[in-house]
Amino acid sequence: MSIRAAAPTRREQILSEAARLFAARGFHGVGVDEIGAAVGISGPGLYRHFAGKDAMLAELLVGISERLLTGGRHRVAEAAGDPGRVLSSLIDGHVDFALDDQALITLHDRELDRLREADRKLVRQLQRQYVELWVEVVRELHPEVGEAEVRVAVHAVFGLLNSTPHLAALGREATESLLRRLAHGAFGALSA
Amino acid sequence: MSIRAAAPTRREQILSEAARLFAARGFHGVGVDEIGAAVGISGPGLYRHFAGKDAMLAELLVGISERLLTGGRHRVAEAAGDPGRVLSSLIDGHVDFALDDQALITLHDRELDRLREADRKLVRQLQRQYVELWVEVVRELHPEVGEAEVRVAVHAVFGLLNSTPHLAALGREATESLLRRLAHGAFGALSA
DNA sequence: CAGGGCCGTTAGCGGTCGTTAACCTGAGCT
DNA sequence: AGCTCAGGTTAACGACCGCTAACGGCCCTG
Repeated sequence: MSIRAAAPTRREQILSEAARLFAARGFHGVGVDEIGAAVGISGPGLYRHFAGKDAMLAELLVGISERLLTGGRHRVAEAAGDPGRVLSSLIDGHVDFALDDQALITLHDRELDRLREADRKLVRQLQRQYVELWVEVVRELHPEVGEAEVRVAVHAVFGLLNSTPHLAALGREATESLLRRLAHGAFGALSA
Repeated sequence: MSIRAAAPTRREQILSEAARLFAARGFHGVGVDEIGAAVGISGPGLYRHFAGKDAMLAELLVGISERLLTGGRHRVAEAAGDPGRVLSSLIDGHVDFALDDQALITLHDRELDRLREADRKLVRQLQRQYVELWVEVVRELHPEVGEAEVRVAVHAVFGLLNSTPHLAALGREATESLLRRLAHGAFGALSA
């Protein structure tokens, strides 16, 4: 067996290219032929791997939401009992994610409404649980701030961290460090 | 002549409804029939007012960008010489805008690529000038921070302020005040 | 009251898009 | 060697969509 990561399966190739294209031109703006061409097959060939175009988007969005939530839970458990460290870890994780998977971040809040009812509900539920991780730890750090306010602040910081797609070049590490500082600064202003 | 604001023209009605629909379902996801129906006429009737669907989006995006830039310049001139007050004023203005025109804010960074080359260039140029207003004043307040870093921070704070569309209810004034504090907090972390 | 814009209407055209159908091919197993 | 099946191919269908054509009513003006 190889030491290197396994070669991506055809399914994974398709998902990766679809994410890129959806992020660039919007779900409705990309045709199946184009997605097929991006992985070297023709449009209808995709139907050997996915039930339809919708299914690709659904799998992408559910996948992101699950990865975010799982990662978040891991970090919360790891630093449990130290809210400051938990928040830092959540921020670090989200920054990494935003910088590694810009296309997915873009899709995540842009194309949710294109999903079938059932998938949309699932994604929203996962998102809600992820937000809840943040809200809980921020509330521990700022007990005097109301829950609704904290929830808004968390969403706002997501907006800040997810701004990644429109960033000028600055080098990976510098950008990471800057985004972390900005996020901490925003939360710090909660109890000023 | 009436004291009340003039009734919106048909053109303005169309633009307003188109903005709402584009924001909700994406440019490609909305048909002209639907836009027409939203103002009480049928699809092709729109062509008495606009050259095409693209023209509506173009007018919306150029309009937003111009209003942001004009408002920003006004505020810069008004408080010239006091960078702290200028930044606060820019933040206030942007918060008001984001809360008043959520649909436009959404379109502004989501559907830019659907424009014809010429319009897209114009919008980008206006956006760049607006960003520059912010970058200049933030640099005055944090002279030790590099320009690239400041530019990233400004974009990130835009992301924070523009997160408005996914906000839980909290009352207009409370939301305004919170967003302002968060933005100031983020910028404050620039030279920590 | 005649005439001409303004602002609608409906019908329909041309193109695109997601999806299905029918067929093909090469690798692997028996 | 022959069967199976995963994973492609091209052709074509049906729906939809942006837009134009052709037409009509209403209001304002001379």
